[in-house]
Amino acid sequence: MGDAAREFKVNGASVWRIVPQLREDILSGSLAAGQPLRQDELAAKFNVSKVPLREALRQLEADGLVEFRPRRGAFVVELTADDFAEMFDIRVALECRALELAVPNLVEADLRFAREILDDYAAQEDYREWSDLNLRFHLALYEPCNRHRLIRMIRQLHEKTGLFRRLHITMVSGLERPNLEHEELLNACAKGDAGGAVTILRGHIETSQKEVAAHFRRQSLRVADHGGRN
Amino acid sequence: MGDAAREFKVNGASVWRIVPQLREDILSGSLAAGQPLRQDELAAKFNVSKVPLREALRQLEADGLVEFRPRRGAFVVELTADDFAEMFDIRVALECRALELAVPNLVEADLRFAREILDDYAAQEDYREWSDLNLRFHLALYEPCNRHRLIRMIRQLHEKTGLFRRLHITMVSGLERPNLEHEELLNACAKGDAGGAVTILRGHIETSQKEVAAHFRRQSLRVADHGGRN
DNA sequence: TATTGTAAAATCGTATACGATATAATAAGC
DNA sequence: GCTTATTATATCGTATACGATTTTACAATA
Repeated sequence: MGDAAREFKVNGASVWRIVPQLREDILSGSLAAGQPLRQDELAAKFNVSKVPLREALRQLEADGLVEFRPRRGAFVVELTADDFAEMFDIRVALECRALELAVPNLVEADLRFAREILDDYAAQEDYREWSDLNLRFHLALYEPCNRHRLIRMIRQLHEKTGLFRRLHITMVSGLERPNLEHEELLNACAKGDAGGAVTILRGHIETSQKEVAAHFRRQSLRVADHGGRN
Repeated sequence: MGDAAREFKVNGASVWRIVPQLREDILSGSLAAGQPLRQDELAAKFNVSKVPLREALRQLEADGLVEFRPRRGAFVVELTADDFAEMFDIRVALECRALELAVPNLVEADLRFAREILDDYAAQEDYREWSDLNLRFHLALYEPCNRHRLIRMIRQLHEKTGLFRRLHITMVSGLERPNLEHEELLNACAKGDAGGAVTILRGHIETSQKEVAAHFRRQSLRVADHGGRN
């Protein structure tokens, strides 16, 4: 950039603008697992220098989405089958706790809101929206627990396990099973049956866990069949 | 710095060196809650420029220990009574889950190791070591669950709730109560009684939660008495 | 052809430079 | 004397510069 063109934009806010975009690119799969994150390239894309870009990458590193390798730069993390299984384990712990705390606080409006999301779910044909609707339904039931940090952790874990959203649609033939479980869950909540709701939720998450594990098994088999390449 | 003195050190590793030191300074209270983190000053202290220092601060921001305010710079986070209560809630969920998964995997060596830490505990007179020994005892029982991420989250939460380690010693007259509970916990684990161990652990953490809440109440009363100053 | 060595290019990580903004210090008006 | 405007200073946030390191391209050798 020449001397005359050395224009300074308004100070601040760069990092906060970049982090959510990068996160979305990683979670959606635009930036694939294991891919190197070239700093000059990304900086140019976001129209900033490397300094704020690297700050953004460091935040995503602390989030567990990006990994810095010494003198090699930043990479999108590659998660193993065990990593995913563990994230579902943690989800069981946190989401059951949130639901347990939330059920006594649920009011009519909360239940209506959750019901609306479920109806949107059924009407939605674009499968790329399913993951988002799923998260919104779950959070609608958890948020009355009034624990901001707990909710934030749950959201982060959902997003990360949802890394599979593209794969999930090939895995799950349809929406029947999760939809059914969502209905049961909402019913238990409406009855104020915290124990029952938690049991349903636990099974719901553990089923997802098993599906992801099965996906990994199939994938590794296929890779082995093809001689370990790609 | 003059032209001749423009020495370049070995590339890399600055951020990784700075983050743990800054974290320790915050958790130990050397950097007090709410305090502004002057970038030039800290950069000089760590003998680096602002660029890697800011990257370190961004990581601690994602960790929840530091807060950036637009165009005001970075500050040590100030945690409210509710924040602390919530962190203990999350600890209940995560640590009970970890213990539940760990108990069936516990072998003789694990129990011996935990017992040693407990003995060190009793022998240790320097109260500043108590917090560290406490964490090590708990982790010794959790680690056989073989969940790296879960363990990492628990460690982080322990460190954060331990922000009170300086205050805790003024709060708790001695070590009798926690020590007694630790003994009970270890006994239940030795018997392979996962359910019993989890119950003891839950009570143990919830007692800490109540003590911290009480501390906050007393503190806010004292502040009110003194006219809200300091 | 496969392997090793070497030079060129790409990329990283950090120091410095500098405009933008916030805070403190000072002066002007009431 | 107290409040408001103004200047000075401190501090932030980011662009650029540049040495260090890694990666790639290519030649030399077996």
